[in-house]
Amino acid sequence: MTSTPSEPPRRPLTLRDVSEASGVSEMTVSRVLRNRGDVSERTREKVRAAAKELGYVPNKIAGALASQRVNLVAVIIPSMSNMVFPDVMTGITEVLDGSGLQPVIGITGYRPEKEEQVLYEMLSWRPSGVIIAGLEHTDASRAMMQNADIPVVEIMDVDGKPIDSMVGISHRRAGREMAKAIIKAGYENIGFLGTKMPLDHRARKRFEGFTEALAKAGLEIQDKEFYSGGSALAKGREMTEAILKRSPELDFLYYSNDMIGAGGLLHCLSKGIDVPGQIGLAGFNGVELLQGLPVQLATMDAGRSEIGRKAAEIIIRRNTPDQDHAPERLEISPVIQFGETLKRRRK
Amino acid sequence: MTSTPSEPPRRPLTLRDVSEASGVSEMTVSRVLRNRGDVSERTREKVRAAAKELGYVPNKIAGALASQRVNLVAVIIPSMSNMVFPDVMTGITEVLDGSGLQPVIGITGYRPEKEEQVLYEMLSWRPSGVIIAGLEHTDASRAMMQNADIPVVEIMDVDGKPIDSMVGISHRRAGREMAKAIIKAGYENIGFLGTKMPLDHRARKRFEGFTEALAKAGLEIQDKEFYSGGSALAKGREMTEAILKRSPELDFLYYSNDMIGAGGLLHCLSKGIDVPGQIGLAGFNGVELLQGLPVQLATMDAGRSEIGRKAAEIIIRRNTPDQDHAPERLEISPVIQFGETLKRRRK
DNA sequence: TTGAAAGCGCTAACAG
DNA sequence: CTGTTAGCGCTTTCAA
Repeated sequence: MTSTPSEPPRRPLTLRDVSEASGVSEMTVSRVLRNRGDVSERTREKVRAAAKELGYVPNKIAGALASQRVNLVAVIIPSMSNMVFPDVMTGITEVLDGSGLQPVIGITGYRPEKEEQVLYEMLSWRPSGVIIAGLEHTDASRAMMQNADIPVVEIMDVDGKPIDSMVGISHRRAGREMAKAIIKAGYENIGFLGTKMPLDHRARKRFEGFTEALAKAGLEIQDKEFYSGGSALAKGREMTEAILKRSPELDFLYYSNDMIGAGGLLHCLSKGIDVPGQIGLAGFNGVELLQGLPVQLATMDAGRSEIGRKAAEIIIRRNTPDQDHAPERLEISPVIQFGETLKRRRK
Repeated sequence: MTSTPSEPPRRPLTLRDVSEASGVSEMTVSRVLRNRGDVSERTREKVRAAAKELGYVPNKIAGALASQRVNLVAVIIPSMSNMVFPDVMTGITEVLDGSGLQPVIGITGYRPEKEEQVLYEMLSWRPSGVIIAGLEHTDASRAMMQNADIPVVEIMDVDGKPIDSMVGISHRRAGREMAKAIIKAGYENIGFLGTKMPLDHRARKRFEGFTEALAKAGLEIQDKEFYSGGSALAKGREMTEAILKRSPELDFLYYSNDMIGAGGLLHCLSKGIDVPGQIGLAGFNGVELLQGLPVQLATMDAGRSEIGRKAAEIIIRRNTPDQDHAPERLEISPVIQFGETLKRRRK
């Protein structure tokens, strides 16, 4: 709202205003508005009426300073446009709703300095907890979380040493298991397609686990293709076309995410390539999108919403007095969905 | 972090700690940490060293209470999983970055009561502005925003009366223009497919504009199909199959979003239906995803990131002293992308 | 260039 | 059940 110059600059309403309007002490007004302590029904009514009438919105800044309590939970994630973090957020929100705690989201764009900055900003509001994606942080970020003396839950990944609690899957293991499934199905000439993102540690770990398991079976990746930026679906098509042109002997393509995998699948379908006969495909994440494709892409459900729920539960538990406040480490087991693009090959 | 029982409960660091560690008054420490006022280089050094050494993170709660200034901007959107709001967020973040203001995101799930609750929660932190999706709010929400006396920018939609500023497109007009383009291309038996979401006002307005323009040309929608929940892509396939089975005479399908449109397109392709010869298709939003499809779906780019940028600019301007603080109303013009699914038909 | 005092709006703790 | 007092940790304001 813009005030016309003549209006006196409106002073935000305070407890005192409600107190005066209702003829009840500030303290009692505060009690009513927070549902704390015993207040007679008559008084409550009066106070609530006055507060509503005036349109009073409490000042949590002052409240938080006085009570040393903040009902905010900092959630720090790399990206929103990812299909994966929205699911995590849904899980977090589900659990936090009704707990009195409120998630506040910060985005890092996969950049450690930005993460540090967002973290600093959020910690300066003294939240009741931090949920943060990944185990890799700058020393400064790590130190801040250590010193904050609030519950910290690192999510998505369990391959590393957490600051406090963690909930996630082992991406190394995920990569290994997918490799084993592919080998078991009889594929031998395997290509890898992924993002050119050195800072996406989870993708990197899956790749490492994948190659490791192949090596154990005496195999290695025949060809690779990486992309950055642009529409993942389109990139998936392009990369698939490119890699198959370059290495026609490939009989399996492992994609680092479902979106490029879907692009690859669409490419194969449009070229009339026999999937999974001539070539098998698999992605990663288990995104809902896949259900809409004409053929079900093999993938691995990373349990995203469960991760969100568990993380939120830990934060709540750690904020409950008289509870065990030990760090919790929780490994979720991802589940391979074979779909129709990863099937035993006839020799 | 969990303290072992023997550790004394750590008291969060305060300015005073830095003051004592550096031998400089609290006030001067505060000046250094905020880069305010003149402080000798020597003193600055000392203070910064002490702060870093201790790992001091300022308490913004106390700072905000004292200064009556909060660098937070409340951003209230219905959903994250939508493909549309991430783009808006990107625009907002781009502009806010480096302005000293920080976006804080709240999610309403398209539910007015939830919006009210999120708004109340956020306003109680006295942010420097509100960016909120849509023009439809409960009376209580509206009143809160009126009374907050901070800049409020309603985004996405301009068909209605804003509380203060607004930036968006006219969805009614968007619907009308798509109808005109379809008619002009020679299609006559038009079907509509959309979400069963009475609270998605923008989708509703597009539908209204669409039918209105058809009516003006003496046409009306021949058949409709609605969905809720599930994978939009999959629903697009299913609905398209259903509507074409029921009404084989249809020669155009207008989808209320690109995701179901893409599903419809995939269905048609897999059935060997001639698009756009036998049947034309169009979606809405201009999402990046479309670029990966084998055929380019007609759509309308709603200028999402521009909306985000403009909204953020307004918030910044309104927080700059000595600027014109009049409400701003900005209509973005959406652009039809004809793709390959909306083309003049040969008679 | 630095410091001291006052107080932001609320709640913890205690008294009645 | 209700009220009083004393801060929470900073910044504003004023004085040195």
